Amino acid sequence: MDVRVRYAPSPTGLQHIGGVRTALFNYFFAKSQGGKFILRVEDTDQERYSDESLQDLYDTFKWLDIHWDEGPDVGGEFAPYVQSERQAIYQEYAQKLIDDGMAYYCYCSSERLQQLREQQVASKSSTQGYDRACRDLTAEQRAEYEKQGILPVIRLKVPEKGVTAFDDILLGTIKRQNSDISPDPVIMKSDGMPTYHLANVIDDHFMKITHILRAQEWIPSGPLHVIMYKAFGWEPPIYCHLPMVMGKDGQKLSKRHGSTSLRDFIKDGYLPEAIINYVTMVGWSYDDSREFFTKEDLEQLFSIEKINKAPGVFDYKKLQWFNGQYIRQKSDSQLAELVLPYLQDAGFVSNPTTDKQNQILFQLIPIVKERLRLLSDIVAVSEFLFKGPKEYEAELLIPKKKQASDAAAIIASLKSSILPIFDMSDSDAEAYIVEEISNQGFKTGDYLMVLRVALTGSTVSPPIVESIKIFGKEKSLAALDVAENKILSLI
RNA sequence: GUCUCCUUCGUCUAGAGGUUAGGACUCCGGAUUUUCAUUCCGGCAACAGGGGUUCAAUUCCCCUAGGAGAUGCCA
Repeated sequence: MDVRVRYAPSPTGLQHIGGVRTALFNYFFAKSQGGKFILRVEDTDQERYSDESLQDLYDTFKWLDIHWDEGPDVGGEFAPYVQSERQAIYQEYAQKLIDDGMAYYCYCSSERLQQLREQQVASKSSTQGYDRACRDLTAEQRAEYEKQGILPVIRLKVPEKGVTAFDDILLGTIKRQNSDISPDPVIMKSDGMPTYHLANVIDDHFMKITHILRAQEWIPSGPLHVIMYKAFGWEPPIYCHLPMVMGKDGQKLSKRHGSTSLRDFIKDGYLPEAIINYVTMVGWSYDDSREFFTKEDLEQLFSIEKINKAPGVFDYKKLQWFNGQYIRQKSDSQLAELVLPYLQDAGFVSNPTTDKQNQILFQLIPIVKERLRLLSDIVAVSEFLFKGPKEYEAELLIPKKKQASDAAAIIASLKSSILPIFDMSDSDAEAYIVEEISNQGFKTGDYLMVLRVALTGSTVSPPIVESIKIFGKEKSLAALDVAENKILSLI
């Protein structure tokens, strides 16, 4: 069988990480089977549609470097791939359902429906949903409503008796009493647009989709779709309902758990490699040990059988760990390029950069590379180089178990002994300073910590000898003067 | 309320009748290191509960409990 799968997002918001994962599972499944991956834009909700969302969809997958074989932008045999451009088909098939007695017009107002729902909830009614008031309207009644100018919706006539079942590769057979299926859902809205249920069945059929991989939240509408396939006399595709992605508290992953839109992850400084790798590991595994996979690996190795059934909690910590791993795999020049926008946003360097700034960047990358988990971490670790030491208390200069006078002595020594290192290589500079320290009888740790605090205003920094050279002679001496004044005020 | 799905360390997971229940993240130690980070070693930590089936259940079946999802003119 030639596998054909689709990702069918609705452009009503920014691409959610959960949606991205669904897309990835579809994509990897298609690739691993030598099949086709199709993008279909489900823009049937006129109210919530936005151009920005549509653009975000394209931006997201471009950033991930994931491409579809057929879609609105690349075309394909079954175009158009945008549902709003396929209205005629939906109209035709909705009409067919009506002609066959499988669907009917409904004139109920949304006010009445809402009231009905509220009552059902309040009374804890055992049946919840539409009361099928219009299911058996006579021609006269319909004519009366039409005369009032009410625009009807079309509802599917769900059988009241019997059972509907479908097979899921992962979950096995899923059975449901017809009486438990959502009573007569709307398949065509009063604005002439289809709802998801109708549109996806028709499109999946005509686009020859073979497998549907979608989130488990869709399970309840499975039987509904099967009823429609039967009504049309079509063969349903193979279903595979994917486990959902949850937040730490076990609820559906949402904004309050952290970033959820891919756009936010990008802004936070995640790499596409890390996102792709981590996100597919939530709900899928290869074996008992391997967990690093490139996109290309996954295109080969992905398999539906290894998908987990249980929902997975999205662990931001582990994602960060993956990200750090991938950052360390970058070459210095790649990383410089990746990190540059964050430096520019922080106002540390100009856009475009000057030669001098490039020079600093070039020296900076190797000493911060293994200190980054997110690209955006670059701002915190390099701030002192661009902005100077941050405000600090004089006490911070005093080494552990030492006096202010000890710190003063170190600073005095520092002011002269650092002078020669600006013309040396990093390793020479380090050797020189270490020897200076022992010659003068100081403790290396104490000595360098005083230097660190004076230069950065913090006890944490990248290697300080390398840092001081990037910082420059002028600024270093100025910082030492400031430190000296601070410490003298304590004596 | 009803229906459906799910249930191995805190988290992601391996396991598919017989294992000291394995790995990873997190956390805690230790080593390396001028701090932090990296790296390397080590440690804590799990089969939801109860019944069956079986010589033998984490693994198969049933029940209970817990969790989630659906119940829209949203997808």
